Amino acid sequence: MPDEMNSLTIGGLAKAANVSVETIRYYQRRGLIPEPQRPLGGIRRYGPSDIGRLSFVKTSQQLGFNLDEVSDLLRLEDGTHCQEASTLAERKLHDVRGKIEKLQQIEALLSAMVDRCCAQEGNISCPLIASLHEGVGRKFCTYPSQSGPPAKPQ
Amino acid sequence: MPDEMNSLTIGGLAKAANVSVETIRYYQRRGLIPEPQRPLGGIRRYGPSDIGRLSFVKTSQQLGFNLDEVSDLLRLEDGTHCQEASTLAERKLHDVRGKIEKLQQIEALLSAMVDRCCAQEGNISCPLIASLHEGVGRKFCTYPSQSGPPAKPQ
DNA sequence: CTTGACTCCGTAGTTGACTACGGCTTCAAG
DNA sequence: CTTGAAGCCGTAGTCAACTACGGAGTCAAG
Repeated sequence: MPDEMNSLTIGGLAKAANVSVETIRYYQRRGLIPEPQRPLGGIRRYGPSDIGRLSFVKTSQQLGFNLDEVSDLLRLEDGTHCQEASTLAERKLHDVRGKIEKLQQIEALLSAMVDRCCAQEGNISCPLIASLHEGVGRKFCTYPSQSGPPAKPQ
Repeated sequence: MPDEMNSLTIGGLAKAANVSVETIRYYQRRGLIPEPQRPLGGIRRYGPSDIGRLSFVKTSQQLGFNLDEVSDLLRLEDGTHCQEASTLAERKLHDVRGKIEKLQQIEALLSAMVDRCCAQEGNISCPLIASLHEGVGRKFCTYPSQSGPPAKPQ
């Protein structure tokens, strides 16, 4: 059953799933996708299920899961761990909402700054720069409690 | 003028600005903040203007500028380049809005998935996992055109 | 005058997700 | 039968923004 139509080489799979060959090999090393047996020291063949697995990984990534979390998800893949999967997803949902909130505050501040800046073009002192000096950050998000890295909004 | 009350050691500055000593030294190496002369092979002293500069950097970072961009901003710091500063900020604003949009789509999908999942607890097949298999990604954001890294929603 | 915290400095390591390289083997086309 | 693209494999490099380390020097308190 899992070997039906396994006709793709790694290059073909890469094209089909729109990732690079190196990425596939990297995922194999990390155990995210299986390495099919290679016949007589020959070349491995891949099928639709591998495309599916790759797209699972990529979709999960787009939803903000990192590769470790995708691993977790894949271990729950048989569908019998609904509760765990949903817990993971809920945690992610919470993270995502936090990020949105932070970005919206940033957006408000940036756009206010841009507006003020444009309003006074040609002025000697730039209000945008001034805002940056005022430490806008404190208004919506104090600096990280210790000396850890800042909350990276990237 | 710039030397008034320069009483802080690097450790004190670090505490005052809520960053680590190593971070300050790193910023100095990158030219983001100045290195005061050290008297007779002694210990450097820092003042309020250094705290200000650090907070400028941190605030800018929180608004989504990376350290190279913060450098640019700092070069415009005299306030006479309002136009350039505002262009930079507008570009950032655009980025931020893009990120918000993407995250909101992710949020909608995740929350729909969680809802469906909870609704059928105990079911044999988990709809959340099923969604991941369907390649949800395509609905809101096709895979990156080439084989580059995915759009990281972090 | 000793002790111990702190500074200085350069270099190296970390994290996450790849990307690149180089040497070798395999395979399909001509 | 040759040729050249593609696959295999392990290792090393990339990027950003730090973080850690180690050895030497400095300074204030006791």
